[in-house]
Amino acid sequence: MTGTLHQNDKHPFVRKIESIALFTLTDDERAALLALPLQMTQFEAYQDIVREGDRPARCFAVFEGIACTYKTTLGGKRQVMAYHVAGDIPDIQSLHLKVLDISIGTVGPCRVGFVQHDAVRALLRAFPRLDDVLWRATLIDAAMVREWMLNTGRRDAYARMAHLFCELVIRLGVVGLAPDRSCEMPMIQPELADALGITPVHVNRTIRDLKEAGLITLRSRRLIVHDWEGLKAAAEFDPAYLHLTDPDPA
Amino acid sequence: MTGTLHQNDKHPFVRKIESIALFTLTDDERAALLALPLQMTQFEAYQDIVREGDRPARCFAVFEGIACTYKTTLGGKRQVMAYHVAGDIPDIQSLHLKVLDISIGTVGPCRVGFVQHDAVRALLRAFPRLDDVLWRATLIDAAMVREWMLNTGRRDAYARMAHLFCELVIRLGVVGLAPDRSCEMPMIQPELADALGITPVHVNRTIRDLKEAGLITLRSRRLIVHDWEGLKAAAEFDPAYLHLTDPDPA
DNA sequence: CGGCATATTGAAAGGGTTCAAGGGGGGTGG
DNA sequence: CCACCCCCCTTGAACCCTTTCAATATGCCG
Repeated sequence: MTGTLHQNDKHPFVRKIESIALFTLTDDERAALLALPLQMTQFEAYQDIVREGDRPARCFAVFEGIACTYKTTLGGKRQVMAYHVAGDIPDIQSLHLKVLDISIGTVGPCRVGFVQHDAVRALLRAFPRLDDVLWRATLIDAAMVREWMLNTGRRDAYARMAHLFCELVIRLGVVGLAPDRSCEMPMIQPELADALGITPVHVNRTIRDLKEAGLITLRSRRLIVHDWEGLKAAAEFDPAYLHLTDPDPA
Repeated sequence: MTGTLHQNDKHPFVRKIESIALFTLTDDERAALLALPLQMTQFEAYQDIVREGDRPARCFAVFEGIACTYKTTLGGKRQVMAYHVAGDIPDIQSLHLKVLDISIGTVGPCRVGFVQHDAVRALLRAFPRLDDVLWRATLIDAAMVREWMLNTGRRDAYARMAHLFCELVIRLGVVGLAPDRSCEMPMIQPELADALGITPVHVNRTIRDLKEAGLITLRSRRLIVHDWEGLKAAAEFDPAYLHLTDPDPA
């Protein structure tokens, strides 16, 4: 996004940071980021990475696959409130808030890298400009939840679903995973139901409607958008809330 | 909350900060907070303080009354996603994100104090520990939105309404505005509808049900909780997400 | 070629909406 | 001090989006 292309830009960490920062990273800053000691871990589908109530001493970044933030009702009903793609650091908040108010789990298979809080704190002390970038990343995550809130509160199932697909295609596009507005989409229908606040059965019918409207194809975990403008219109989608430098990266 | 009682603790700013900080403020820190140059402004009910798309050069704190964060659909439907009470600083995010993705308006009459970003930045540079407090305040705001999201997505109107009342009573309790679990509640029914993602008519019927269950009284903008345990149970309310030091301050 | 998870569809029920009309309550002016 | 009026609240009835329950189909993997 910003700056010139070094080969290290392939690193999701750096890619994400550069897409958010309001300045170009110095070589030192980039090197320090890449030097963070990571404990890479592979998760299977539908495993929790961290859980509500945890008091983590580390946070993690997604390298491959998709994770989701969710909360559950005492009655066991689940609400997904964000998806996390390569480069995202979903629980930076644990740096400042001791106990987690959310759980983060995988959707499909997922590779993540854990970093000790101490290492992050040392990095931020050494490179204060990165602190601002983390702020921005966190605030953008919060903005996304707010847009989801508007979505669940004030749009019908059809528009909600369309909105989710729009966001996904855009965000995966940022990290190069949605060429031609088509992407891998590991979520099964009950999973989408939890994200949209509707039932699995209704997810099915809504997807059918979107297909019949000629907006998308969805088969074998692959989403293809046929009519981007139509999908955006159905969703009333405006990417402003994503705070992107390039609002249409696919 | 934390620390001993100085007379300055009456200042909502300080009160809120102390309820969030993990340490006791030094006299210098407290003095610096109180020395922030404020431009006090009185708003009437249903006015916007800031609007989506704005690029503010200042942020503001609520001193009296209640404000709310909301977004609107292109079709004009409104979703309220947070209420702000005395001591809250709803738009600190504008320090880091140039353009606002939300609007913040008043509910009843409301007195707020504006502070220039530069003044805040200078304060944080001089007292780095306060930076951590602001982080925590912001993250707690985000946690509240997530709980609201669970609420809207996965609970029925009855539980949602109960949950909102629980949160209000607790949060107003923190700043001393809900003795005996009773408080002023300036929101009219259509306003509550926008916060819960339902229609005004249904708000009315839901309030009636809560009254008939003997949980609350609500008349002339005054909410009285008769059966706190019952209300919490109806809402499945767990105050953990508020990250309070005292989880039951009313 | 099973077998199990996921997707699909039908029919009936329900929570919430919509439209429409009637009933307070409190502030203002006479 | 009372009357009037403007909001706001309250209630009824029909409708609709979404849920629920239940059954069938499809696809993938060993």
